[in-house]
Amino acid sequence: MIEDYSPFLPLSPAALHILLSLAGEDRHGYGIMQEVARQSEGQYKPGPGTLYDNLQKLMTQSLVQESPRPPAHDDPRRRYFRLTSFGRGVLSAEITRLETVVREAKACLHAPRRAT
Amino acid sequence: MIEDYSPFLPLSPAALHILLSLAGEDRHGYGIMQEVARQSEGQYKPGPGTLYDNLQKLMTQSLVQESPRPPAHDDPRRRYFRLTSFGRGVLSAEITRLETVVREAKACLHAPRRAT
DNA sequence: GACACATCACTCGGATTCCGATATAACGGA
DNA sequence: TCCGTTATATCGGAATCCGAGTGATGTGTC
Repeated sequence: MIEDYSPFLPLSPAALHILLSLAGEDRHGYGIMQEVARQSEGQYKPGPGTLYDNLQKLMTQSLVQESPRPPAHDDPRRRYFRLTSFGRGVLSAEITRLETVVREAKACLHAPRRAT
Repeated sequence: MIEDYSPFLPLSPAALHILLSLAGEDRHGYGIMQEVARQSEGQYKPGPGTLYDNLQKLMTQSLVQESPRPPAHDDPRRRYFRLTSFGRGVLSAEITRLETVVREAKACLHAPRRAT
């Protein structure tokens, strides 16, 4: 059965990177910031404002939920977040959409050339 | 020589689609809206507010400039916009960045699986 | 011990961006 | 004549972005 993810698309760059950072494993806020920086090779570093605004929105949309218990270790300060399966679907749909955009762009950027 | 496009990245979905719609040929405002809808297969339709806010910003950043004269035909109402070569560079950099994101995402979405 | 720096959480408020409703007007066809 | 499409553009409220700042603990280093 096919869900309709279109009301959630397109994802803002911030939301996309946050969801993506949670796709591999559950993370806490600070860990998300580090993972986003790592995945983008330091090109994109959202500040705490962007992070928590987005986490809050993503949680009310049920794309992300707070993980009940931390994994192995236990720094008591940490709060862990998890991508829901619905969130995974939205992320997947956005990636498919972006693939189309990239394909389209490569066609436009390579093929035609008029005046500069 | 290599320009540094990073201060302009990441592009918002609106800015990305507008630049992409201009990559193939010069277009007027209404035409941009149609082309964005076409390229996204109707998934994304920015309203006029988003369009003109973005065009204004893109012009002050010199990613886009107003085209002096329309192409062949001549509905006198139309204002044409053109992607600058700098804008083309930014778009190209963003597409490269998105390819990395897509690749990363496919790895994360396929490979690991823990709890659902 | 003192000091700096990384980790970790989160708020706040100003700036920016989004975006539909709305206004205006010319054109074409039924 | 009337309506839908083409076409440009503004307005203002809502949403979003985002760094500065606050506070606390841990981890070095001199």
